[in-house]
Amino acid sequence: MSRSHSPSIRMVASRAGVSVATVSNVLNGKASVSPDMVARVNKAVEELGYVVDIAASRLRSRKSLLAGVIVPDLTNPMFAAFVSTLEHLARVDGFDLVVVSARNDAAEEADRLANIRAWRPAGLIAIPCDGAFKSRLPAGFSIPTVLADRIPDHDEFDLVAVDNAAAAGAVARHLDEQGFRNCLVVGTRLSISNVRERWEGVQAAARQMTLELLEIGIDDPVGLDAFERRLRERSKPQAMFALDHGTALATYRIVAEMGLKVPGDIAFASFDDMEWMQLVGSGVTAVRQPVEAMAEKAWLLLSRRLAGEAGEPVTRRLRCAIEIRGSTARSAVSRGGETESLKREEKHGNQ
Amino acid sequence: MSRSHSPSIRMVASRAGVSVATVSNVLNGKASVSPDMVARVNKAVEELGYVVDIAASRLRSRKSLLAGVIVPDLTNPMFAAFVSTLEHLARVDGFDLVVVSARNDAAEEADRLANIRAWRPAGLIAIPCDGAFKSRLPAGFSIPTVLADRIPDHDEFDLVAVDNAAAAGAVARHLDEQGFRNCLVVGTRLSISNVRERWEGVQAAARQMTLELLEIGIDDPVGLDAFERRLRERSKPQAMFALDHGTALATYRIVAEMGLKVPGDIAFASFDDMEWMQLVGSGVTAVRQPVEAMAEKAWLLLSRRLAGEAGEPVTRRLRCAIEIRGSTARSAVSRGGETESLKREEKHGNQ
DNA sequence: ATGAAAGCGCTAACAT
DNA sequence: ATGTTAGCGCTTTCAT
Repeated sequence: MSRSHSPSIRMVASRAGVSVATVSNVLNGKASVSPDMVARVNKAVEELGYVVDIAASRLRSRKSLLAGVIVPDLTNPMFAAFVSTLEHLARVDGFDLVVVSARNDAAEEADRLANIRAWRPAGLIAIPCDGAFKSRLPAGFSIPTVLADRIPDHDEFDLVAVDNAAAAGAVARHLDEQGFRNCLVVGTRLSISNVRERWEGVQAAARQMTLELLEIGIDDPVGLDAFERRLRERSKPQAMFALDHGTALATYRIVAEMGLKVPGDIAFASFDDMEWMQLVGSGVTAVRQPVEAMAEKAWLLLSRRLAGEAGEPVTRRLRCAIEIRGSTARSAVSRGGETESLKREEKHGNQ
Repeated sequence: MSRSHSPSIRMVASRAGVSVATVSNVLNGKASVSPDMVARVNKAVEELGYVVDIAASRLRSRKSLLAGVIVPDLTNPMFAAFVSTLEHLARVDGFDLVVVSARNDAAEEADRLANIRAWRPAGLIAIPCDGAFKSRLPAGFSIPTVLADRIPDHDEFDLVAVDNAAAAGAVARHLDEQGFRNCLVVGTRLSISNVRERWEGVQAAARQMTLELLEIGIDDPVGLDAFERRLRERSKPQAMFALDHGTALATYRIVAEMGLKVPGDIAFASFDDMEWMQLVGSGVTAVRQPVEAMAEKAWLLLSRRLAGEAGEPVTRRLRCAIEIRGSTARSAVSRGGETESLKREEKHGNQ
């Protein structure tokens, strides 16, 4: 079945003609070892291609350089970037990461959460599927945890997220100032804090503009269908605001299928700035989220807890930037392919 | 530092008033245990929130339900989808995955490869950074391994990839038939097998069309600069073919910045079909790769090896589909926003 | 400076 | 059917 085992510390010891304790000391730079021993041990390690067994090491030393990461969906570019950044930071600090995806399924999240404990990670960084995160934690859960991006309905963990309401409000204000009189806001589900906060931000910021909300779920054919019917059967809104990447994609596709011109027939803005948004038509106005900064903050918060820092859970809000592009231009002279892009930093948020 | 330890099997045993062996037997469904014992053990497990320590379990049983996965870059949507699919398949088979990214860096790949061994995974699935994969394997590497997507300069491992040459050739033939007389082919580096094979496929298939190749690297400002100079300083090609997602994005951006109309001024095709390619202009003609199928095949191949299947390394090539869209239309009546999409399955490849 | 030996949490032999 | 015990690979006292 499995081929010859990997070399153990004992094989290294016998090859180097020393005790296993000495090998361990050399490997971990502990205690005082004579240069001669160090050389012999390193030679044996080299020749055998020895690598320590992390599991055995942790078992005995009772200290783990492992952190768990759970995200709702690895194929979401936002989360992929988050994990990628995290992975790099972790490595720099000597940590390994066990990464799991809940695949947008609360039940699967609960399952993974239970499973991840089997690895005895020192800490956990989680982007919850929805607000009911706590209810999916296994009984007796006691791993130092930092939540990111989505906010649960309780506050027992450190938390880092973006300033959704302020950024979404800035977009709404922009649309308002451009003179659009009504706006269809499209999100997945209000049970996701990001969507809820963005919607609330829009409501608080809109002045002249009347608002309408549509929840279409995540990759849900029924939701998409309702969306399309809404656009076809009732009077078209002057503007649309998609509250995340998935809905932005869906919205743009429907708009294209209906043959509507952006911004000539309808204006369009998105929360989440993806690369393609600079390329379509005259560009899509979008909120750019500081994903890397969020990952850095999350890792920092976790590091502190692992270093023993006590105290109440903290919440950090990160500021977003708004990219104003052609899709929300007031006068609709669509000069195909040309990008009139004007970058504006909105100042808002605490942090 | 770390809070109260997670409960051990001994605590479960004492709480249930049984021996640790019985607890282990209940947990693993081994041997014969009376219903009474099962109930008592499960109750104690529940109350304590006990989860087995995978590391200790593997240490003793000498069998590991862990597989390693290494990809060049997690933020590449192709690889993210690959990992996500893999993760699901692994879970179904009871496996955990330790996922690492090389961040497009050969040195980092070597580092991760060495590090991943510390986990003693039963098997490994790797998408190599480039052809010199073998040179980055640690001495004494003996983990059953399946390579995917990119082909190394040796053949000691099972391998699954797409039929690059055939698919790229089909695109070249299409461009040729559309009447374009010259084509600028843009790739990252020929040292990546995908790029090389696609370029060879194009060369083999083009008839009337003259070809020119440009290697621009991965996120390399110098390469981008050279690319832009090429377009500005010499006569524009009638068509361009980007050999992967990154170069497609770069190409499309430069085209937009130069104010060129697609396909009016220049035709454009891409290897890798991303969601936005249906949305820009009249759509981008693209090769759609079977990423999920590739992940499935890779997992299947690995499973077989883990089950003890011997024999020579096998290579599997998966067929791609071509999506013909407006960006390669012969007559350039660019009706902004309207998508004239015509799906065509190209039959080619073995497997 | 080096080594012998105990023991981390668990499973697999082997008793009973 | 259940319990006792050895030992997986490692680190850490504690002797020497």
